[in-house]
Amino acid sequence: MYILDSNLNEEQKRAVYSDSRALLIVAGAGTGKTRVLTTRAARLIKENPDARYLLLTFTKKAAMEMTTRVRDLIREDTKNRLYSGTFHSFCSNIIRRHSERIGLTNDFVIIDESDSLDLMKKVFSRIYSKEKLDSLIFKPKDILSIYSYARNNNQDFIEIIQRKYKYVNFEDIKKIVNLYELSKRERNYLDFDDLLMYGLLSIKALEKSPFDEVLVDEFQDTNQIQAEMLYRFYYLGSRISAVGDDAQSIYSFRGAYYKNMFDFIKRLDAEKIILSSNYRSTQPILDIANSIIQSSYNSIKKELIANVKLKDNVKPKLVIVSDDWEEARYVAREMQKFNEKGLKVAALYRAAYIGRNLESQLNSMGIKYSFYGGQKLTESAHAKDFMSFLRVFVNPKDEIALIRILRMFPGIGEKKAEKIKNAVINGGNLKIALSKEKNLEELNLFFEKLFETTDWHDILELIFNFYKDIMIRLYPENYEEREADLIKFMDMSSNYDNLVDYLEAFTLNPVERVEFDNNNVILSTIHSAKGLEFDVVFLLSVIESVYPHFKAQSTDEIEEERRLFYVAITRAKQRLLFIFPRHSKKNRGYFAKNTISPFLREKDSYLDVSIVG
DNA sequence: GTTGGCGCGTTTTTT
DNA sequence: ACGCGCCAAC
Repeated sequence: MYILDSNLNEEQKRAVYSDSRALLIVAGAGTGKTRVLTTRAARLIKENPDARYLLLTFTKKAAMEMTTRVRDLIREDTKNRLYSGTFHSFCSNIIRRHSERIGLTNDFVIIDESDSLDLMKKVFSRIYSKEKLDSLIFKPKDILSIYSYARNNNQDFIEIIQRKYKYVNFEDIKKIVNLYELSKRERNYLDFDDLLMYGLLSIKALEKSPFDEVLVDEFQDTNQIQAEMLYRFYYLGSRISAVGDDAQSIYSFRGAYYKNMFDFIKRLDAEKIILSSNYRSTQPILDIANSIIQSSYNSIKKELIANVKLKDNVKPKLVIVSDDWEEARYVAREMQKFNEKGLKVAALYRAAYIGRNLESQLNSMGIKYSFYGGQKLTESAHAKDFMSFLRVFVNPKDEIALIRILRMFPGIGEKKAEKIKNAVINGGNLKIALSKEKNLEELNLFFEKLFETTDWHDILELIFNFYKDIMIRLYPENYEEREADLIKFMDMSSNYDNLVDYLEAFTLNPVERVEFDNNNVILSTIHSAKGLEFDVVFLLSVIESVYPHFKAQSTDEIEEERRLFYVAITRAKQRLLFIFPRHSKKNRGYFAKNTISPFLREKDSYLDVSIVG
């Protein structure tokens, strides 16, 4: 037995050294799941230097962090022994390698969610007349999200549609998805779901697993296609070890299926190890967390027990304030006090707009803070504009990108762009189609120059210079900041060997927007705070209609809200403060009376209540 | 018939 | 910060 980490407790050691072919590590919040997974990977590599391992995560950041930790443990490079990456990037890789076997070419372009939506809107306008479009009860976004859910979970799309919309024309809806599929195929696009589906197909085409073991992080967030990939690897000879916490499953609205944790045990007769020794929070914080998740109707039973012993072992506080502005003032003041003591303090909330009052309060007090979550830099309008030029260079028939470019020019709107695009797609060439438009002469000349250029770094340079002037016209208020972003993108190009890899990275490894002004005062949605921890946590607006959110209606949806509430609570290490504003200001200027979140009802014994203002 | 300006609302969003 | 709907202007 290699002593890679002598500080592991008994349950963690069992998880690190188990040799089961299928292993499920149920890791409650703060129980050291990353440590267990990385130590396990390190131990495997050490014991069998010739073996190869695959570590799958949901974010690039997690993959990189774990690789670093494994490398630090074994004090060697992990190259050729541990492949770690996101499900999507792993899929993209295996598809490019096996593309011809599954009927694809390896030069596909990965489109993100907003591209998918653009494409779906095009499909809608091709199928319905303008009047019909306005009267539809389902929107492109609705169809796309249901379709995506169905594909990711092996369910019949039409059946779900029928359940949700009783009186719609199902033939039309079949036509919509068929045309959506066809459009992708014709333009050589793969959307995020295609990556997973074709990834699974590629795995199915293997005769033997290239990996001795597949390790999986955040297993509760996998969908059924991702789980199927793991089962395939198992049947091809891999061991599988998965870490997850069903109580922290908060992404089912995007297709995550936490019941994979139960299925995994049943299907593979997996060994189950529960980690419940918590190294993050004080017992009073865990007590309320346990009591809230206990009422959950189906979860793997585990009671978190604190290992943290502080002299200052205070109960969570429920602070009652008069309204949401008072909430912002109170929290800003208190955050400042804790921050001055050197503590890391966060305000968490259900939806971005709830943090807005606090943000302006902190600004007016001159307190620096960092903002987690929100839109990625690579998803911003100017980033997508920039990328569109590259995409048209790679594939002149890339219609989403082409239309985006055309619409940057005055006098070119939806219809005209569509017309020009059709001329290009239907056999005609780009140059001829563009030469018919007076406002596009400049663009035509630019493309001519672009297509004569071979070095892709020169191409980036050309695009940058051409788009700069357009940007000044499109975004006169803040084009300087946007230009700085583009320079950042240009600099990133040195990390990639070719244009296709560079383009893929834009979609699969989006760049965060945030600059960290102060790592000790943090504003974040609960979703974006998952996996993080803070000395002090303020949970804003613990009112009914937010916890659970009023749009969550079914039992399953409300259970997910409960888990979200649980995730928020278990971020706190020392202090936890729930803020309840008795009134909230509504848009039209009146104050609405609030009731406290049902999740906090009858929890008085766990709380200290105080009234401020 | 189209384009483009303006005001409004906003659940969360790993890829 | 952005998409959407509405409406005036071309």
